[in-house]
Amino acid sequence: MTKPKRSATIKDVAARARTSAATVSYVLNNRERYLRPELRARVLRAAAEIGYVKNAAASSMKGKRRGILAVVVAQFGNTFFTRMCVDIVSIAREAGFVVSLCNNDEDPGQERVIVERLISQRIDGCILSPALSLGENAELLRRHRIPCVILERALPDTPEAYDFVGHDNFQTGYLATRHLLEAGHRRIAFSGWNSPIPNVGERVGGYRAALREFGIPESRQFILTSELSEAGGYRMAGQLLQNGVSAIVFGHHDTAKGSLLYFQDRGIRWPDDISFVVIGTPEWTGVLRPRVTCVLRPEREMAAAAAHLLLNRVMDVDAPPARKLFESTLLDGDSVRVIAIS
Amino acid sequence: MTKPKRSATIKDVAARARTSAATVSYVLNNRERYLRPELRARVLRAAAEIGYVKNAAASSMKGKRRGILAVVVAQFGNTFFTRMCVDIVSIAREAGFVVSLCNNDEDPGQERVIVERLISQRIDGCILSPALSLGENAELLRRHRIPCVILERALPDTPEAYDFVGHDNFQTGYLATRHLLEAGHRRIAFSGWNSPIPNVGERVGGYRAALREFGIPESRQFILTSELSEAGGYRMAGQLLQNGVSAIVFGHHDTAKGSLLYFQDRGIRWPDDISFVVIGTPEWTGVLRPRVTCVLRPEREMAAAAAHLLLNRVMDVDAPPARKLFESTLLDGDSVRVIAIS
DNA sequence: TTGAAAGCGCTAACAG
DNA sequence: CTGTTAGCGCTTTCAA
Repeated sequence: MTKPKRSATIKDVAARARTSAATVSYVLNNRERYLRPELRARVLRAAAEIGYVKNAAASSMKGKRRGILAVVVAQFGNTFFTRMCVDIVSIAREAGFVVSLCNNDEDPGQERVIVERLISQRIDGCILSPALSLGENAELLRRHRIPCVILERALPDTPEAYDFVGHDNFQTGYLATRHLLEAGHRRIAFSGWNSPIPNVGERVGGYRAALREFGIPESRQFILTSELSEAGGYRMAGQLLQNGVSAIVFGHHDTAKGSLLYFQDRGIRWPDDISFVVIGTPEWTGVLRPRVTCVLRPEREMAAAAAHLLLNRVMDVDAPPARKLFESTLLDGDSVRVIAIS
Repeated sequence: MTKPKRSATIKDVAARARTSAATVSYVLNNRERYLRPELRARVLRAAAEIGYVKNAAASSMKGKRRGILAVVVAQFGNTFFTRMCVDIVSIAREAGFVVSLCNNDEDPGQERVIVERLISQRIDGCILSPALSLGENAELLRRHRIPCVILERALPDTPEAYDFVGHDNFQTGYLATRHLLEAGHRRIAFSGWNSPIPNVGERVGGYRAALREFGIPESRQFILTSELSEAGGYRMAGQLLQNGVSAIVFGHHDTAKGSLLYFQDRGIRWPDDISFVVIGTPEWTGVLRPRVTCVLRPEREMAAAAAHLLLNRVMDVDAPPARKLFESTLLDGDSVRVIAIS
């Protein structure tokens, strides 16, 4: 086979099959039109022989879909997002789309650049976890009539205008805390990310509600946050132990990691010396013994919901904006000591 | 601002600036052509006012670049690949490209579908880790003149035709084994993935070479492989201990994870009861104490090399196919006991 | 100093 | 039954 200087076009196929471009288009797209079977076969053969592959860009200029979706996440390396991306990509593939994955790195400026580039590509739809939960880039997509599903980070303004898929952060915090309370703990801390996004605050809200339910007064000393880093977790662990807590809700797995390192370095054993529940299920929770008790956020469901919601929008299914909130579940482990209750 | 039914085009801008589409194109692309500053400003203003964003698809039809690259990896969830993807995406972004990330899931059939879709999108270039190291999909890309860099998985046939970026698996296996030998170990096992790709075999080759160098006869009982799973690692750990090894080279982190669970479940402590080196640096190695000794594969360098190689090709830099092999480095930990040597 | 027009590859209305 | 043609949005040559 000789190498062509440029990719084969519909005209090349037409020439080879001794017919017209229109006919080739009809055949290749299986559109309703009666054609002599012989002609149809000839076209198919010609296309195969020269290795014709349709140019999706040209096709899109006639109002067809581009066949490209995008997912913009805030922390690409975070397993929570990575796993959702894997699922979304796979669902999109089934539906015939390729997915452009982008990382805004929690930076609205970068996100702006990314979104403009996506608009320039005239992608068919976008799943977006807005950096800092800001809405202007989503607005940009909407102005260009690109369907957009907000994932995980709710927008503060005009939330009702967008499809939204997330998990119930309040319930997540509540679930973790309640588990510790039911095990008999009373001096329970919350430690997490001092994030500008509302998610963390909602988890703390759940934590507070659980305490209240059990009639435990909350203490300012028991709620600690830091930047999102192992070092921050390490620091907070020391502080909390000093403050005399018996159990901790780790609001974010990145800081939790640092805290567990602190425990191990100081010979503090779980669940004997300290009890805890980790919100999130990063890979490392699976390699520790005793087993870590975690709260599993509904990653698979969220990914599936976001993908299907977007695909429906892209396929012109008309529906009012949906808001899907999923609940977290507790993955029992051995990092919580059950205290005998008198 | 009223919502337009369709995205603004160059003509809309022209109309608003009371000039022609050609002029708008010249202005917006900063092409060499003298224009009255006043006109230029008018065009810019008009474009901004109606929120014009160039349609890259249309632009590409005039022979311009599409602005899309693709990365096809074999195991999207594997941190080794995930981290490289993050870096590649970020380098590509700097250069003005969006990146379509795809997951072939070790399945050449899926890969075929993906590659055809990418060709259909007329992407500008592709970084490919071929499933099972098969070459036909790379060949497909080449037939469509899409620049292609092979990453991590070397192709058995026609390897010299492609740019290739990888790490030296032989050296990686050698490095790990030598570290154990130098610590005084003599009963050293290799345990890993029973993979169809050559990478694993090369690591075993390095293992063997190191043993030979130290005059240690190799034992068949000391080389174990299994499917890529925690359960496989768990099984192999038991078997190796039974075979009386004092140290293990873990050829793949996924099976290593299972083995470490086995150790913990049985109260086998490292480095006292067993020594090991893990090839790879998944997240979980950072949370274990005593610290795990790992071999760091040159992920960042590989990602950067692959990205830049591809960008050069895309930018029409003409060069003979390059083959870049990077070396791994040892990250010292505390999972290797130093045996006093008489 | 600027505009008109051709044409990239494809689809679909329309005309045989 | 099948082919001709217009036109999607853009770039660039050519003409004015």
